[in-house]
Amino acid sequence: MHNVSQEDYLKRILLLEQAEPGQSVSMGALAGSLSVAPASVTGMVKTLVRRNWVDYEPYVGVRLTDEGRGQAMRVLRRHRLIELFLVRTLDMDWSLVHKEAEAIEHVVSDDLLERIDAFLGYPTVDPHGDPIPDARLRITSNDSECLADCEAGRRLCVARIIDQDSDFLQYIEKVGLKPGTNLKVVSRDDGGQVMEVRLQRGGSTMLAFTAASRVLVESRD
Amino acid sequence: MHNVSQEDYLKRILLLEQAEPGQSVSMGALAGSLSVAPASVTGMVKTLVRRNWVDYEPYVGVRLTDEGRGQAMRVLRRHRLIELFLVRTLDMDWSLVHKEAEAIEHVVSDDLLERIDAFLGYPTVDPHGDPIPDARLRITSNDSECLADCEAGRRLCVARIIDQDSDFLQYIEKVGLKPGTNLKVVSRDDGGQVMEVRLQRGGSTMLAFTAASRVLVESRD
DNA sequence: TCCAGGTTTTAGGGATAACTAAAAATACCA
DNA sequence: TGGTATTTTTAGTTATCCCTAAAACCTGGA
Repeated sequence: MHNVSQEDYLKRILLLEQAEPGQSVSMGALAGSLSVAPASVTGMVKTLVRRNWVDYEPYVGVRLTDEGRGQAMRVLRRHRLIELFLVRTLDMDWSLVHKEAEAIEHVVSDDLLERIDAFLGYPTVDPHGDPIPDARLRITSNDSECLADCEAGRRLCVARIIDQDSDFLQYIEKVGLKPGTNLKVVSRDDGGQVMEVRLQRGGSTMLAFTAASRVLVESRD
Repeated sequence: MHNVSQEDYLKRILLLEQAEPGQSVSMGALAGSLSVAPASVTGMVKTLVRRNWVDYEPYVGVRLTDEGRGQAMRVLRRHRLIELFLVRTLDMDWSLVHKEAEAIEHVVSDDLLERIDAFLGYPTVDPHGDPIPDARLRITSNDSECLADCEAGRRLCVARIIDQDSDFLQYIEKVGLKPGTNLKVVSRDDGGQVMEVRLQRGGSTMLAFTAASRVLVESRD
């Protein structure tokens, strides 16, 4: 990405806030996440402050204002509807639509987005399992938990993959952990991120699964 | 439009060249067509010259180089495929997709465009009847003529509407002159632009039709 | 032929977003 | 508490693409 728009900054701040609730977002995190120099972030944040979209405390970080959060949610909505639209119409791999949506999300008109929303039947989650804000920017709450926190023996259903990284998504695809997949935790390594699960679908496959903290699941009984 | 990209300039030069074959495109025509000040055009044209995309003679005008024409055709291809894609998938009115495509055409990846092309079955004309360059930028030639030039009594098939103007397209839609519509010339006013045609579809409707020069047709017997 | 009017170019700025390098502030550790 | 290391900000440029105003250039009529 070479030129990052104000919308990109807002969306990224929202995602980073969600990843670390209650914390303000540091300039460094933003810069790294957007592949931009820290100095560029300082400059852009000043613009966002002028627009009343973020509160900013020098040397500490930024937080979205209500207005800024609204803007960010709008971008997120566009992003996720476009992803789903591409998956549905062109049968594209859900690990590949992210970059396309990232570009298109900034140029679709409200009218077009409305039509896409209607075409898709007003969905509440996108292909990654991430929630899609509705036209009034409300999110259908889901009470999922982190796969890393689930005890051995539990039966679960994959609800959501918290990651936009293409490599990770392709890995997820390969091992068959799409949203909707049923699975059972066979054992887990409490040390942290390595976990062994058995998939229920198509016979019992064993697999070691790293980065379980990036997968959200729902109880299945 | 507030910021016009180099791609927009190239595409517009191509369209203006096609409208007036053999002529070079004047700065004024470009400026008017892109809703930009003449001084802005002079500046941008210098950039395009540096990139070897146009030949430019001061106080005369610009012409696309072969390389520039290739670039412009690529943009045109993207534009028309996207228009058709929106019409097909979202059942959008073909008089309304132009503006959307205008924005999206600059951000779709080659991969996505390939998929859209395949999804549409490698079409050769867009919803307006305009030819779509194929992946190698070739156009399927069609030997259509201008409705304004056709004598009374001829049976014709609408091949193409040469116009991006939303009002005109909606008028065309209203009187039922989509590409593919069969019609017969009942009489014509040689004075110029007013012409009376009868549509074959659904009984014989009479209508006075202005701006016949903006409609291309093919012989029907 | 010459001048008036239209067209095009030059000159000088403005907005957005990025960068590097250096200075300032903060955090951490001994 | 002092000093180093990290983070953040400031300052100064760059690159795109826009504008207005004024100068330069062409063209056509008297």
